[in-house]
Amino acid sequence: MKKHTSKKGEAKEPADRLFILDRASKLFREQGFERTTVKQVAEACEMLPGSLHYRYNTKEALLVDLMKLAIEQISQAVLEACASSIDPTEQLRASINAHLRVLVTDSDMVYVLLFEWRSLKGDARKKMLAPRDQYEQLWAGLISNLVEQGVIRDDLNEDLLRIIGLGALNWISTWYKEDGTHTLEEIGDFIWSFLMAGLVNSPTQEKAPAKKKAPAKKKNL
Amino acid sequence: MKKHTSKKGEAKEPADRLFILDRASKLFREQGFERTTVKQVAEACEMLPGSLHYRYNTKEALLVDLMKLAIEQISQAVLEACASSIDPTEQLRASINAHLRVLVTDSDMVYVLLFEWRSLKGDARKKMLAPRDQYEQLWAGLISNLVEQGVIRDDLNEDLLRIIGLGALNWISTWYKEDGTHTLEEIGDFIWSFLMAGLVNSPTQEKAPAKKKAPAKKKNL
DNA sequence: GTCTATACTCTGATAGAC
DNA sequence: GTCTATCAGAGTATAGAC
Repeated sequence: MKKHTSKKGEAKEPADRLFILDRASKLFREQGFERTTVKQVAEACEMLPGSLHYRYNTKEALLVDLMKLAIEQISQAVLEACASSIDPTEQLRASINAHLRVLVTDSDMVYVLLFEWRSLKGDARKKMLAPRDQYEQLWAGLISNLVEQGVIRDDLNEDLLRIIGLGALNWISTWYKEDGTHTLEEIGDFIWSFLMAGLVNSPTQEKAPAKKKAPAKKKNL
Repeated sequence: MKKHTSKKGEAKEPADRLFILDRASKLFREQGFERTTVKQVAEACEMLPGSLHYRYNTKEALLVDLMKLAIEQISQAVLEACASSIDPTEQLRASINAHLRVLVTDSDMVYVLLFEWRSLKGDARKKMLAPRDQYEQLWAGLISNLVEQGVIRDDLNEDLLRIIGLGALNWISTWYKEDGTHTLEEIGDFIWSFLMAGLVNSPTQEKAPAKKKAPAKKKNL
């Protein structure tokens, strides 16, 4: 029953798009993309399957459009976080919290983006690779800055650091509950301070002083 | 056509169980549980849907049995890793690599266990909580040891450390490819040495010396 | 743009012969 | 234990009136 909200004919981006993608992503997050039926999506949008089909010819087209918007959302959130300070250390802290907040709390779309990648077939998936890499580049630049400014050790593989770090953030969305013992920002700051201060209890440590050192063959890890 | 391999009537744990769960988990990993049909599973097991139904009355029963075995597998792998040394630092290193290896390389079941949790309905899920917590306890003990022995700072929240750390490991299974630039053990050692040596570039650092310190209200993170 | 009605396929599960 | 045969329901997508 939702009326089309375009005015004066300039219906380039109907407000319905956001509405539909929002309701759909909520279902996809709760039930998974495969288990959710187009009928359910239509119902959640207060329309009938036939009407939804007018906007999206296939179920997958809906998912693709959803993911496109999701990447825009999370990219914007991190960009804003970076813009909040000129100190790269603080930029990192703000970005960690922004990524977490968008993924866990603010946007079901971003959650779906990360967890329903498998449901994208070959063609649709390829089209999402570029935007995805673009987002990764935001983080690559952030880390690169920290290395250049001497905050982070320069003998660490920055790609591994980025990928593994983002993975740690992503997984949090699988267990975090709003009513838990920690706020989301506490968790983000935990990770950040953990990164900044390290884990071990030796204030005068060297680089890798553990008693039984791992096989020393690797050099650029 | 796979013959039943029980001998002398003691068919408590037919070898077919492993065979079926193995083939099924491979499909579930590649396509997801929901997208995979019982027909496909039967085919992969070289039998017909009717025969598979003799072993598992429902599709979900198959998933539950699969997950039970998966928890046993990953628990055993970490237990063995812990048994490989009496040094808790080395135990940590071995456990990280064991978790990674089982999840990424050795067992599709473990992957399914971690990524198809959503497909478990209320009742089946509850039954899996106890074994899952049991596995978490292995890691809790490991970390607890490291704190007691003074290796890890004692002002860190051990639960958060464990959950976030395991999450970082889990996510690796979403992107790691065998033919990548790093072996799995290199990645595991990267994480371990990262944990042991810290990230920042200040050899004489204090606990949390970053310029712009995060809001200092939290105390037990 | 939204509705009604439906085509066509696939799915999980069952029944019963062998 | 495995097979053949099949059911009842659900799924996506379509056609065409309004």
